[in-house]
Amino acid sequence: MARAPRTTARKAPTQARAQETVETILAATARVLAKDGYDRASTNKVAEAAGVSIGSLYQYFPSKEALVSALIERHMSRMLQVLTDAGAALPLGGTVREATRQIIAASYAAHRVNPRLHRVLLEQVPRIGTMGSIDMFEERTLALVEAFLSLHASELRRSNLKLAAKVAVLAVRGTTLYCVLRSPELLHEEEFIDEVTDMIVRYLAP
Amino acid sequence: MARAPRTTARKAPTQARAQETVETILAATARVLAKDGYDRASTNKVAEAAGVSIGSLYQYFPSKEALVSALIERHMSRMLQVLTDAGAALPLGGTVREATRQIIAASYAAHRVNPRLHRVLLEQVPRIGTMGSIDMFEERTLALVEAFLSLHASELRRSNLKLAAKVAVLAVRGTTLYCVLRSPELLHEEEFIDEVTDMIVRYLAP
DNA sequence: ACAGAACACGAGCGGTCGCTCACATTCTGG
DNA sequence: CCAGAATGTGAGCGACCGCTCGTGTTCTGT
Repeated sequence: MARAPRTTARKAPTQARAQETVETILAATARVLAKDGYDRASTNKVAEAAGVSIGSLYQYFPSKEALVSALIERHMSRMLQVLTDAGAALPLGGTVREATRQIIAASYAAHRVNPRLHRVLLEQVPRIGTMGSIDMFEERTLALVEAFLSLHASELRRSNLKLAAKVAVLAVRGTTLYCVLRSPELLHEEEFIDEVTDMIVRYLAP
Repeated sequence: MARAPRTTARKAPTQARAQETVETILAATARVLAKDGYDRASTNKVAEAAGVSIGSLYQYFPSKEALVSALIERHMSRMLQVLTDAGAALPLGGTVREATRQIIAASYAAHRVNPRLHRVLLEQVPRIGTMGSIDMFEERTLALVEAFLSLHASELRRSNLKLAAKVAVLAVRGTTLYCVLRSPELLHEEEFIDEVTDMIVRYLAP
């Protein structure tokens, strides 16, 4: 009867030296993952790429899964931070079009944090236990949009706001997903973001 | 110097008995893939699940990758068939809304072929060489939509039809992707398809 | 200065993996 | 009916995997 592997950190590093080791290991994890994919990315390879012994790696990450989870966690929390900041900076006075554009731009900005890593995580990493942080991002986005819609309900024509929020979020997500997977430079194209904004605004307009 | 592994079939089965073996192996591949994911899905497990010896498996599929590739190929060609049939059945006389709705419904129908398998392929299988069949599906969809848009150009307001086609396809894809990954039953909801259609029609309307 | 904690090391264990090959069985054409 | 092609078998090889553990090194508090 095999127990489920640990996913939490084994030991918290206290000295600066150890912090650096952990950073180095995580960075190497991202590199090896990008190069080899999840299953060919052995912990030994990661340790070697980090210039660290395999024993040191297991001192801080109790399993391969925990290692990758930590990387995902860190990346998603950074993306979420970008989204949250942009959400908090939403002016209450603007037009619906301006606000919509800002929310969409925020999502694009979040995906600009590290598109190459994000792509690798999407393409190469099978769904592990702690993919919860990815769901979290989606949930926050949806919540943000729902709040926005009910705030401007009078200026919109939707009866079913929940459904509209879901469809709008999924549509935008379709475009960001494409950018991340196939065309990262598109994440910077204002014209593209304008086009997507236009679609959503028309969808929500009375 | 290791050669790249073969991805094509090793031998074409001629007897009915062998055809059945191949079918059994592919079906078992889908099952094991769904249960264990790509890297934990060993060829030995697949052979055992198929009730076939490991040697027989390697008689028809020269590598693990070729095995999974064949499964993907088959699945995508079925999905593509559904899309193509629906595309061919498009009446030329209808309204833009009706035609749009039919194209979107066709995409949903294609994703209804085997959502569970499709999900597993999306979630578990790292991007292998022969993911080309998936790109093929996307390209065909885009081509279909572009043809549709230029045919009805006079009834639409878009200046940049290529860009509009791309954005529309990506938006719809965002919704189908969500259905496949999180909520397969939504693929059957006419109301949901109506909502998505509404978004696209508004986006394309003058 | 020095004891003990924190950190880093890497050979190697037990196991699984993808895959081969020598052989047995079944089918097909003449 | 039978020769040989097609099909099916499974023990086992070499490689690599995730991970442990006994040991050496560096840091910290006193």
